[in-house]
Amino acid sequence: MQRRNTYQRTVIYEILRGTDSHPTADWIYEKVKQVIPNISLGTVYRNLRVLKEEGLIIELNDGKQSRFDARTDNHYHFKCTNCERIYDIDKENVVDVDVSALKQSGFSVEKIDITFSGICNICNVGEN
Amino acid sequence: MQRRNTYQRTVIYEILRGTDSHPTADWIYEKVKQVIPNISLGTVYRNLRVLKEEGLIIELNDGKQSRFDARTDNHYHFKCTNCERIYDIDKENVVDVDVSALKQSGFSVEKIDITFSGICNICNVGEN
DNA sequence: CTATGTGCAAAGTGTTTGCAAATTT
DNA sequence: AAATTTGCAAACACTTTGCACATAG
Repeated sequence: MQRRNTYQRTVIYEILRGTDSHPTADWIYEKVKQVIPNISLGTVYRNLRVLKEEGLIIELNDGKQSRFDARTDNHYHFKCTNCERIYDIDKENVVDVDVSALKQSGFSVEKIDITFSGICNICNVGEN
Repeated sequence: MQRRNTYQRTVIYEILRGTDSHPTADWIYEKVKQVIPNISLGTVYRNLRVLKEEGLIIELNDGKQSRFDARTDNHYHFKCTNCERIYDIDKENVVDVDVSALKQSGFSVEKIDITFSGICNICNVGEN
């Protein structure tokens, strides 16, 4: 299937690139509506799937909702159990993963997803 | 709220303890029906929530479905992208996580969830 | 021109809930 | 006896889809 460059898809992608808040489809829908008032939620979902297939965004599993992230390099996440914010965590200096034991058992590791949870710096200082 | 020991809850818990397949609520429902034919799916969901609240089981986020696990000690998971099986991975000798950088930024880490994905040993050998 | 994408509304999927009857303590 | 739990069905929240029209290439 050969893809077209639609205005809707461009706007959705740009909105996602402009935030680091790991938004839900619905949040994105509300934002896009400010630019394209008559866009439909179905179009947002369809384009998020396309962007994901093209590797331009990733999808995060957060409970029953999906969240989306235009940052596609390998990084981890921290979810605050108080304010529910999701933070990006650079992999450097945080996690040292040794998958040799898995390899020896015959498992090929392609991806490592890590989610930390706890209380974020904002909530710890009591500003939330 | 003070809890009662119902037959339904006991059966659900024992079924979950008897598998390491990280089943969905629906899979558990089908299994419980073999013992309690007229149990309802709502009861399964309610009891899974209770068991989770009591810390007897944990809930895993796997796409849009929840999966459940009676193993509550700290361990990680491997999901095969071919057969969709989910394996338990002992934390020892696999991952060395250093959260001091997070602590210094004011984040309190309470939990670390890690999911590896790739091809499992069974699929790699071509038996699936 | 034609295949791809859109808006809309309806349908789908997994989970939760209100209620009257049943059960545990 | 009193409070919790159950079965049932309806309601829910999020996501997907069928269709006729619109649009990009």
